[in-house]
Amino acid sequence: MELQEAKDRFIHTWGTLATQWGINRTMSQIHALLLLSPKSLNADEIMEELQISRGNVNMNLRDLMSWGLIYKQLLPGERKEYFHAEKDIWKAARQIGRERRRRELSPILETMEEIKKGVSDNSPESAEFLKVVDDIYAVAGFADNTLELVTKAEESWLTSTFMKMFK
Amino acid sequence: MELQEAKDRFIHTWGTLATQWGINRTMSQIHALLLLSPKSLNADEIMEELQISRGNVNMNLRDLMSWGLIYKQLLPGERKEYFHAEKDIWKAARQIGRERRRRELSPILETMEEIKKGVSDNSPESAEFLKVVDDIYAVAGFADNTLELVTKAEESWLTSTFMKMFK
DNA sequence: GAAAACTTTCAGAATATTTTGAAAATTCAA
DNA sequence: TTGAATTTTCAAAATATTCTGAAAGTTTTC
Repeated sequence: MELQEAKDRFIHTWGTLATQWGINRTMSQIHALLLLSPKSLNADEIMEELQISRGNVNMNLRDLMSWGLIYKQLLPGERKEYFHAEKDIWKAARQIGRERRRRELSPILETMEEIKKGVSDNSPESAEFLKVVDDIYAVAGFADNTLELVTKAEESWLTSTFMKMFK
Repeated sequence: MELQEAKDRFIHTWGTLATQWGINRTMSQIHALLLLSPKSLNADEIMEELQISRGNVNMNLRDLMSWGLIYKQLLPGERKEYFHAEKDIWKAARQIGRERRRRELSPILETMEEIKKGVSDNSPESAEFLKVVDDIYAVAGFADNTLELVTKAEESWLTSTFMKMFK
């Protein structure tokens, strides 16, 4: 297999996998492209490489920055903005964990708390309902704590101490 | 707040949150409805409650069964099929973890392995590319192991031993 | 084995999301 | 300033996903 072919396959596959867990295909492909690119790329280069429109590139670059997965770079003597990915994959993974906590788990925890507050009577039916809400709260909290633990850990710690737990 | 109102809010919110992490809204709402329902429900009751079509109900019930989150039940003397949710939320959460490993992490691991195999030459460019692929493989493997650990654990163990790690 | 009761399928409709591309806004050099 | 270079926005188009409802399929009863 040609190296370029393998890279293209990687970029393509990455985009496909992403859609499966609710992430925009183009965003993943841009991320993959930047992950593999030794040098920073500008919007035109990304447009050309992935054959997508300027607006699409712009929007997804901003999205990727909001996830903390890529950085904007201003090259001396260049007007255009250049972008490069966080190359430390462990760091990137921790960043994704952090964002998913914030975007997915926090809303669950908040909503469950609000719903709990709203149910004031103490009928058996209410108790039963509150049990479900409480349980979901506990599970979400557990997931949140686990992710926090993992995302705050250093890679070195993860690959040594924590990994031993899986033997 | 009326109890029914709280339940409706729960079902509605659950559906909205789900879309945020790539899960069908109706599927989540059916799941929420069954979670809160003390008795098993049949397709007609779900249609009525959530105001959705028969086809939609049927498809999402099957989907929920494939996730192992609900069960089909045949009530004596009844022709219709009834459905009820796994009420042990910890068990349900472990089930989701198991499925996500299978559906999301396994494909990443497989793809990265295949891509690695495909790159045979040992130029510096290939080495650089393989580094990225290897790193992603390692991170996905770590996530897979962590999820395996957590999904195989018993609730009692989770809430006691493992939880202490977060103090 | 025929009819009734129920479930499943699936083509087309409805809805939601993503993408485009051109216009508007911004930035920067002269 | 001006205007060329660049980025951002956003309405409309393209695409993808979800939902409907009626027809086809299946199961059960008589």
